[in-house]
Amino acid sequence: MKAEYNPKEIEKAIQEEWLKEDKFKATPDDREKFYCLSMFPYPSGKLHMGHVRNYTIGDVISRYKRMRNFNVFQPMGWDAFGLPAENAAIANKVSPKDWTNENIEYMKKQLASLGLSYDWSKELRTCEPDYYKWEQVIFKRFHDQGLVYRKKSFVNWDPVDETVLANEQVIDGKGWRSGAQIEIKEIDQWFIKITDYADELLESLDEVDWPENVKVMQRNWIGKSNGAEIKYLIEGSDNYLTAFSTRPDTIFGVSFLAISPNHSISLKLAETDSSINQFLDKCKETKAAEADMAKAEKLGIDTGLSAIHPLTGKKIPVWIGNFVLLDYGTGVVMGVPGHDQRDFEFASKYQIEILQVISSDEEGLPVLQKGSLINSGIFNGMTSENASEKIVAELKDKDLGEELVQFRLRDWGVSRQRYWGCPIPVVYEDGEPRVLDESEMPVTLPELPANSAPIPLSQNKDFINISENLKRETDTFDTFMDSSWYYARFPSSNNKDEIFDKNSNYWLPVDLYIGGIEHAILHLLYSRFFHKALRDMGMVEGNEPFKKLLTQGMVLKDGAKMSKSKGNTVDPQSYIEKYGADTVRLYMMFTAPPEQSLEWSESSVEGASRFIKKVWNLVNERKYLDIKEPSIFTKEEADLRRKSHTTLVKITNDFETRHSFNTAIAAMMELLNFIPDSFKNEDADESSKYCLNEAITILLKTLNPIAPHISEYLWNDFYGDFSDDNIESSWPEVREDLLEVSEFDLVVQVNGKVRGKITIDKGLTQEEIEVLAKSIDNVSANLKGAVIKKTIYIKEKIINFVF
RNA sequence: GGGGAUGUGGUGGAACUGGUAGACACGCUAGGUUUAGAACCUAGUGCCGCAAGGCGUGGGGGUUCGAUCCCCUCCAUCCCUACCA
Repeated sequence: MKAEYNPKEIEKAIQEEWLKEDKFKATPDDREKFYCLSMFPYPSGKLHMGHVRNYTIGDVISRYKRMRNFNVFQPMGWDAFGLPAENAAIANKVSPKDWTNENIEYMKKQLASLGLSYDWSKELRTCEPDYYKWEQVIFKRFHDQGLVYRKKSFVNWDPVDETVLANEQVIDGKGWRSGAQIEIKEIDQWFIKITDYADELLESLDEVDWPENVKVMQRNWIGKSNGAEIKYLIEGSDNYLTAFSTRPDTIFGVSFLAISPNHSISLKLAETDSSINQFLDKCKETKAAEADMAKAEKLGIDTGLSAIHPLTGKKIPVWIGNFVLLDYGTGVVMGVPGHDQRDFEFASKYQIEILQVISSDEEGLPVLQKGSLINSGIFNGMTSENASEKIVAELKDKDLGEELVQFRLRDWGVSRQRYWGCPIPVVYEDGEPRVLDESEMPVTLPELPANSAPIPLSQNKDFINISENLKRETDTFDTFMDSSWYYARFPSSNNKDEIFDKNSNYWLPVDLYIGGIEHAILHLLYSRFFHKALRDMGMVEGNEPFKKLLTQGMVLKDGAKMSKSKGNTVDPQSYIEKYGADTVRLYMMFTAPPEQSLEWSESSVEGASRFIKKVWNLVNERKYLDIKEPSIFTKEEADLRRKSHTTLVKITNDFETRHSFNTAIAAMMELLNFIPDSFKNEDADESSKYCLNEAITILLKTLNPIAPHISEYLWNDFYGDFSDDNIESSWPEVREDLLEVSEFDLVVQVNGKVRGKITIDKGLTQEEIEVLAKSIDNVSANLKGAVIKKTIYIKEKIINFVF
């Protein structure tokens, strides 16, 4: 009588065993190391499908690498500071700390129930002083390196709630809670000079094994562009407006300058000019997010000022444009409407002159391609490239411009006006900021009274006032700071005296980093910057933190991202309880390749469950038979052996190089379906049983990384006391001698259309093959009376007769 | 607006380097088993067509003996856009 598959029981028993034996605790040894890291979660309450997918991928690869005899370190922790805790605290009257820690405890249980092989001894939480103390230390050291400065910068200000809002808290220009029209307000904030590393962040992308699309996104984000800085004298003054342009060849086409609404000139004019003042007020209503700025209607106002064209001496009007960013470049744009789409639209709207200075075969403006110059004085007839060089030289002669390399990347503003974050370790002595010494750290976040909503630090008198003239900084760090160095802290997370000890040195860099594609730019760029800055201070080794990157796609339902606001979430926990972790893991890996988005499908879970049960029924209570490899096999037996080993080759390739687990699982299913029923009988031949055992061995071992509970349970049951072979530590060996075949199937085409198939012996020549192919009825019928012009033969694949 | 992806049967997906489109599953249909259902097993299943055959990888065009794959163009959906994480 077969026992029924009971995932709950099996999984619990196996997980307890792992725990008892401390199976996944990693320590340095002689083997090759493999640091496998999945992006740690924000403890939002419970795991969602995106987490399950992310962590299953990481675990499958970790377990596979262990079977290949790597020393694997796979830690887990919590990105525990952040906005949702404050929102929850306000909504539910619990402290962000209690809310966060309760969420962590629950989610940790969920992770355990998925059978993820983490080294929990190195767990970290970014909201603990043990962790963020070191973040403050890093900030101090960055400061001492000249990487930290203070600057005025813009925030979304809710005038009713009197708070700074995150971009996502501004909906249609209004505060989400108060409904008030938000304002762009300028306040003092802390910045880190990531731009000092712009060039290296760009260059060393070549060193990492990352998906090309992520590298492209980062390159475009950093946005290195070669161009020129061009100075325009403001008429009637000694002041210049300096604009950056990547197209100095179009300088004769400049017909206006546009300055940012926040430019000092704009602000000055607004003091006396009421219409400009009104215009600036209107500009403040556009949310600070780039996407919103870009979508907003392009508006401008003429300042009445004129600038002098550096080469023609012509007067050019100066406008204020709501599309000009002060933070990017100089806050001044030179408008070339004949050769730039946006400038063209702006000039058309406000009836500004549009000049053509690059010739084009096609009618109409703007002309966006480079070409040869017209209407450009002595530069007429030159190519864009040539003219750019000459024009910049001319400007340089006149001291009105020079070549310049410009980056799109801006410095990183790390100040947040929030409670639930790492306090910025700064005090103000009579208003003058001083970054604290390491001996004064950590600056701990003050506790809140129980059941209290978070009080902003700026209102917490006990925290702020150290003495009469000594006040604390009340901003906390951007949570991207917390997640920019956790990968390096993990191996040393228990060390209270050192930020990174020899363990970090041993395990770094991360060999494989796995996380959502949505982090392709910001998080990964900030982490790369941290690593380089830490390296320059001698704190870590190597240029890059993450050697290889795997970006997993999102989990969708009905074509949309699962989210609370859309109400289309699926709770993983109920599926773990109903089907078991192995089925959920198998489903996640089977349904789509890791990089693609995964469409959640209820019924496909059933399919995964069915396969697991089939494996159970095949192996359960089958006792290992100590059979020596026989010397003679029937054809059926030999076919199964070949299938077992070709499957193993495919799966190994899918795991190792393609991370294509869905096709690996499909191959396992094929192997299972291939086993003849007669081999499973008690009275089958010994040689058949031998082949069956071989297939089962390959099946259970290759399944182990994906469905570790059932495969380990069955393995122990299957082998019983007969073998010391431990399923977790050995990947099966391929028998190359079994892979060879003597025949192949050839597709026969006539004029590119399939007209027949034929099995060909490998020893035949092409001439012999052609004769055989032509002898197929349907082929000869299609070739009747035709003169063959060309025969294309692709070895062991296809033959095509063309007439 | 800019940057990056994706688009293949009723559904999820496969086709790895330009060489049999639809592997493997889900669903559906028929049959078996069962008191019935569930589960399980067997067979079938891209579309049109009685068939021969034709059509078919978002739309249109191109390169090629041959295109899901390469090029051009258009459309749709998703991600990021510096304060969600």
